[in-house]
Amino acid sequence: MEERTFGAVMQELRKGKGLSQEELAFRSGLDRTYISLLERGLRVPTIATLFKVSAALDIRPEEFIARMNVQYQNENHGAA
Amino acid sequence: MEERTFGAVMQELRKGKGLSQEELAFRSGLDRTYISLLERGLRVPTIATLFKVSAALDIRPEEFIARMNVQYQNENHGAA
DNA sequence: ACAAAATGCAGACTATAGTCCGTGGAGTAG
DNA sequence: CTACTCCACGGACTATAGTCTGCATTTTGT
Repeated sequence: MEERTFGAVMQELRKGKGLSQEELAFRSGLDRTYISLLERGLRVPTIATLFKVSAALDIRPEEFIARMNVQYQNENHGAA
Repeated sequence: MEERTFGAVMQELRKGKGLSQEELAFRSGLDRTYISLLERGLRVPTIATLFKVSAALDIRPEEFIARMNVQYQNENHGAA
């Protein structure tokens, strides 16, 4: 199974726009080293950060989320 | 302008399914009091929590996000 | 009125998101 | 070789997400 994390999606979008991590950091108002942490999957952002990064990359947050497929999903949500 | 926060969307979906905060907490693997905090807008969840809550409410995370409209968005994302 | 369920809320706590400063290494260009 | 850009990475730190216990209040149902 593919593991498309937040960081992977972000990196792809960032490179697609020809931005450096530092430029993305500036645009999103986040720290340069934190962008690096996100891309390497070492941090899980809040949705506030999702919105900031999405805005900086000119993509709708829901579209950003739609591009990921991860298994944060819980074990226990079987029957209604 | 309407302010549709994460918590507002969550509460609407939760009530729509006839769940108590405690039941939602159990399904999502989160704390009951934290669910309460989220609904009152006193906490901003990580995307990991978004995925958990979404799973517990049988909705796709991107659909969940699409239902909100908030102004976390940054000041500086003008021109390309 | 009464009981029970559901929620608000406070305090104290642990885990982790996010910042800041600096360094070293890889790649590119003069 | 030198200079510059970009990024990985560490350490130390601050802010806040998320837990746990317990109690008061509200709500729901009989």
